Parts: sequence; C-alpha cells; structure tokens
Amino acid sequence: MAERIHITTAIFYSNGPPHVGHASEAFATDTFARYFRRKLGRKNVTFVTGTDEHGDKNLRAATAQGLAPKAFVDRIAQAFRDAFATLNISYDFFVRTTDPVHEKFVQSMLQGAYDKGEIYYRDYQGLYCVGCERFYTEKELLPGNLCPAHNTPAELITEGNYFLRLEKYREQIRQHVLSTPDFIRPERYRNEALNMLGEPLEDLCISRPKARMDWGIELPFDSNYVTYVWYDAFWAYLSELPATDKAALAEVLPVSEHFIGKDILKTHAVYWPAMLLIAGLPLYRHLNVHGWMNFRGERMSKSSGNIPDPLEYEKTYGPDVLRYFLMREVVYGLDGDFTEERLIERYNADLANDLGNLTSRVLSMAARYCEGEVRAAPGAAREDVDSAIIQAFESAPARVGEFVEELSFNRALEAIWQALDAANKYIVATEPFKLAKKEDARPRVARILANLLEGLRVTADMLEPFMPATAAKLADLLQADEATLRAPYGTGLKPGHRVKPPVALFPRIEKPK
RNA sequence: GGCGGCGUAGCUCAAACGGUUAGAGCACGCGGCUCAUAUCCGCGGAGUUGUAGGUUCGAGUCCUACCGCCGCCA
Repeated sequence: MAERIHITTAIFYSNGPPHVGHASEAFATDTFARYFRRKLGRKNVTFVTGTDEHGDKNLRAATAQGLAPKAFVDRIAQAFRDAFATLNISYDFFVRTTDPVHEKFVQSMLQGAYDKGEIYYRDYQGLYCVGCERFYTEKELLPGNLCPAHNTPAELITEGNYFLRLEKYREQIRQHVLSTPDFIRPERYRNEALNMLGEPLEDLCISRPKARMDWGIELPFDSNYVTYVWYDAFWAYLSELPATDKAALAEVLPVSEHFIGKDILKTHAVYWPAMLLIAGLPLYRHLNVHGWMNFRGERMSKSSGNIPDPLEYEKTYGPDVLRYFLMREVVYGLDGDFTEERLIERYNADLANDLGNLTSRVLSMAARYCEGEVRAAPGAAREDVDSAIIQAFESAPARVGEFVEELSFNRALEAIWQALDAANKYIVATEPFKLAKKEDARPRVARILANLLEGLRVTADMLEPFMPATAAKLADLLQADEATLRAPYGTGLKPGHRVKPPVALFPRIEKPK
C-alpha cells in the first residue's frame, strides 16, 4: 500500500484579494504537494485550499462595495482561483465555505457535537470587537476599552450563544503535543502551543444570533443562530469527503499536513484538535507554521498601503520568479522580508547567471559540437574529473527531498544550486570548447556534454516542485518526457537523443538607475 | 507581570552530544577563461559570534545578569 498524504493551506479569509502573504503560503504548500506527488504518485496526494467566506468582516466588506455578500465572496473566490492558476498552485480541491456540501458537512458536525453535549447554550455579556469577531475581557483591552488590535472601542453587548467545551479536552491535546514532538513545527511554535495548553481554557463561542449577523451557516438545532467562526472554516480541510464517512475521515487526518501562518496558531493547535476529538476523529499529522512576509522591512497593512500584488511580479518578472525568491530567501517558520531590489539580486545571481547561463552554455555547446545530439551515455566511462559532477547530481535529489520534508525549502534550493555550481566548475575543469577544436578529442567532448545535459535533466526534475514553469521549459529544451525526467542520474538521456538549441530562460535584468 | 524565542562577516543564512585556524552564498577587489545571458572559474579582505561575568583542559554552543528586537499568555 502506497503511503498517502493530505495537504492543506489555510482556508483564506476572503475579505480582500490575495496578496504576497497568501501567495507565500500557497507556494510553500504547493511545493510540498508537488514534491509528494513525485514521491508517492499523483493519486496518493490530495491538496486542498479554499476560501473562508462567512462572517461579519466579509459582510461589511461586501456592503462597503454595495454588493450582496454572496456576490462579493463569489468575486473574491474567483480572484483567488485566478491568482492560483497564474501562480501554478496545483490544488486538487478548492473549497468554499459557502459551498452547500461544506455547509451540510459543518451542520452534521455541529449536530454531532450538540447531541454529545459538547455544545451548550448560555447567556453571555461582554465587550465585543467587531474587527476581531470576538469578545474581550476588560484586562485585555486598552484604556478606554479600546481593542488592542484595532484601537477601536469595544461594544458592551449581551446575548445568548452556543459554546463548545474546550477545557474538557485541553489535557488530552496537551498530552498529544507532548508525546508527538513534531506535531507542531518548527519547534518554536510547539513551545507556544504548550504554553497556551498549560492554562485553563475558556469555552469557545461558536454561534452568532442571526439578529446581529446572519451571514453564516445555520445551526441545525437552533434556527435563530448561525456559526461562521472557526467551527465553520476548519472543516473545509475535510469537507470534500462525506461527513458521515468516519472511516474515510479517520484515514485522511493522520496523514494530513496543515500549512498555516503563525497568526492562527492557537486556533489550529487548540480549537481544531478539540473539535476533532469531540467528533471522535484522530488528529492531523503536522501543523506546519510559517512566519509573516514583511514588505520593505515593515508589516504589510492596508493602512500603510504596502500590500504587494503577487500577480504584478509574476507579470513583470515572469513565472516562478516571485516563487523562487520567496522560497529561497525565507527561512520557513521565520518572518521574511520582501523587497524588489532583493528579488532582482536573486534573479540575476541565481536565475540568470547560474541556472539560465548554465543552460545556455551547455545547450549551445551541444548544438555546436554535437548537432544537439547526445552522443555518449552520461555517467559512464568516467575519468577523475567527471566524478565531481556525477556525484553532485546523483546525491542532490535525496538531499533536496530531506530538506523539503523538514520544510527547509531555502536549503533545498541551495542544494540544487550546489549541483549547478558543480556543473559550471566541470566545464572549466574539462574545457570542452577547447577539446572540440581537436578532431581526436570528439568522443571525450561527447561524454562531457552528455554528463552536463544529464545534469540539466536532473535539475529539471528537482526543480519541478519549486519552479514548475521553468522545469517544464527546461524539460522541453532537453526534449525529456516524463519518464526520462524522473530517472536517476545516468539513466535519463540516452545516446541518439536530441535536444533543442538554447534560449535565455532568465534574461539578465540591468540595474535600474 | 509570567513564559518563550532571537541577536554570528555590509546583506541573507550555516555551524549533531561543548572540541582542531567560526563556514557558505550575495555584494566588493584582483587574476584567469571565452562555450555562455559582460556570463563562468580561481584568489582575497573583512567577525573580540549583542554586553559583562561564570562553569570547563576547552563555549557561538552550558549557567547568571544586563542591553536590544520580537512573540505568546495574563
């Protein structure tokens, strides 16, 4: 039985179009998914993303634009889909929390928890911040009862609501985190989660009276209320499955990898496990927590107008460039900083000079000296100088895989580039362009070029999860089909195979000004 | 206030259990090559590893205090 894996991004809150932060999470998740598709086979990987469309922030955003809420979220969901298509995000399911199937799923889970007595009704009076969609205690608020996040006054309201018994499950969740060291990773976030689980939890309010806010999923046991907060969104990870099929759910969860930002750690490390336990389901495999993308050293925020649009960069620099930058530059789990200057530096140094130029010079020599034909078996009949490049490309894929599986995407790319370095050094060490002038050295030139072309071929294979469009271009230049692409070094390109003449994959960008 | 994290070359990052002159890449300077996108290769400078103490034969790595940045909780 082949190993399976289930991979999710956060279900993105859809009060605005996607920005670089969303793109960043989607890239990491997509890379992970693509990597595992290659490792486990396409049908053993499920990649879920989607949009969280209920709630009063969405409702207000819609009203501000003079739209009905559904019309508004339709627009946003489409914007995410379009963006993800352009960014090559290879999801299998795009779940919208307004999908009828999803709504039924949530209602089924609500009813189950209610029947079990884990959801109960009580009156609640408190200070409520509309922006946060939550109540605050007075201690938490700033002087004047201002919300610490929004700096706006919290309103005192009284209302009856439904609550989820969280505290009851705290110790069980804590034990799971303790006994599963990599449950939440990187470790820094595990420590934070343990911190949260170390003290009593208040029960979680999971409903809103329709009288105040009706843009949500109606509670199956009380038609005066809706849910839209976390009880809604989490289930989107699973709602492509039937809610009643506990066996299927119990199969998926233990292989489920959730990718989230550090801002929603508590909800995923505490609330979500509690909901799963209440539903009698196993917990997910890993919570993979990333930091925030800053923009020019500052937190992205609407008020300061520094919300970079990923599609803009995709348009300006071509496919994969933003993606490469974010994956190479940011250490997963830590905050990253995005600047266009830095992106251009990376583009020129890594993409144009290393990858692009190497491709160009190798294909150029192949065309010039061998009429684009592979005329030797790569990796065979090696001399001492050949060992370095052969070993580099033989060992790189495994190292890349280890790094991807531990979420060190930047180091995975670094490992690929080390192999590219070995190829460039190999050209200098063997000087095929000099040997080509001597008739009797032609067989040696053929072997050198075969080794290099095979290196590019393995590069295309390794690069696919990170830079799918570039990998496809490279595979096309090398005329390598899927099976050839996947082969280990030395077993891909065969004598007689023909490659295309070079093109500039990444034309160098001249520094502005 | 409590808990936790981070602070290593100009920049981005590495350095299993503490152990030989703290490493890469980028940027910068010099030299070489010409197949290539003025690309590539080689060499080089630069760090009292936030500060001050302590433990140890030996500490970036452990302990204490402090400074700075940040996060979580209350």
